[in-house]
Amino acid sequence: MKSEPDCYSIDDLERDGQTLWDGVRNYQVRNMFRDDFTVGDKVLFYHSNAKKETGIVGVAEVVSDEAYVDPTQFDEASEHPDPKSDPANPRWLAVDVAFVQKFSNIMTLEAMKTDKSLQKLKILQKGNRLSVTPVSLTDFDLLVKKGMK
DNA sequence: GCCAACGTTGGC
DNA sequence: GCCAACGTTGGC
Repeated sequence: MKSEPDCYSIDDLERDGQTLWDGVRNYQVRNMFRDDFTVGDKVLFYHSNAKKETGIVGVAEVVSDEAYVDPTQFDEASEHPDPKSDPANPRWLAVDVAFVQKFSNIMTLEAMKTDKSLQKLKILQKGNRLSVTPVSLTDFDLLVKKGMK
């Protein structure tokens, strides 16, 4: 899962313990929240558009039983209100995510690009702009191993 | 700030 | 359904 560290970083998540992952306004990601996310799922936390280092900075975990209505879509004061979303049939969902661990060794985008064993990662594929992408168990384990070195 | 690669919107 | 215009993402 991507987040811009200026907006919400792994340090923010560590401080908060857990957070509502809101503001998703993309149908593919919403569908993943709805259909694929379950409590206990592990998440790689990725810093995008980072001033320092862009890459995977740690691990989080899904802690909501299922995706639920993202309250920010109806909040005019929020970052991404959606006036077209009908409260009787809301468009956008959110999940709760908890802090698990911070990598001692950030897996930078640069390092992942040059690692032959990680080339299947969706995040490395051209044109990928989704803020949430699936990661294979093999890649996940490998990334955690390298990140905690 | 630039720009490639999307995704969304709306006229037809 | 097509497609041009526009908006967004995100690396650099």
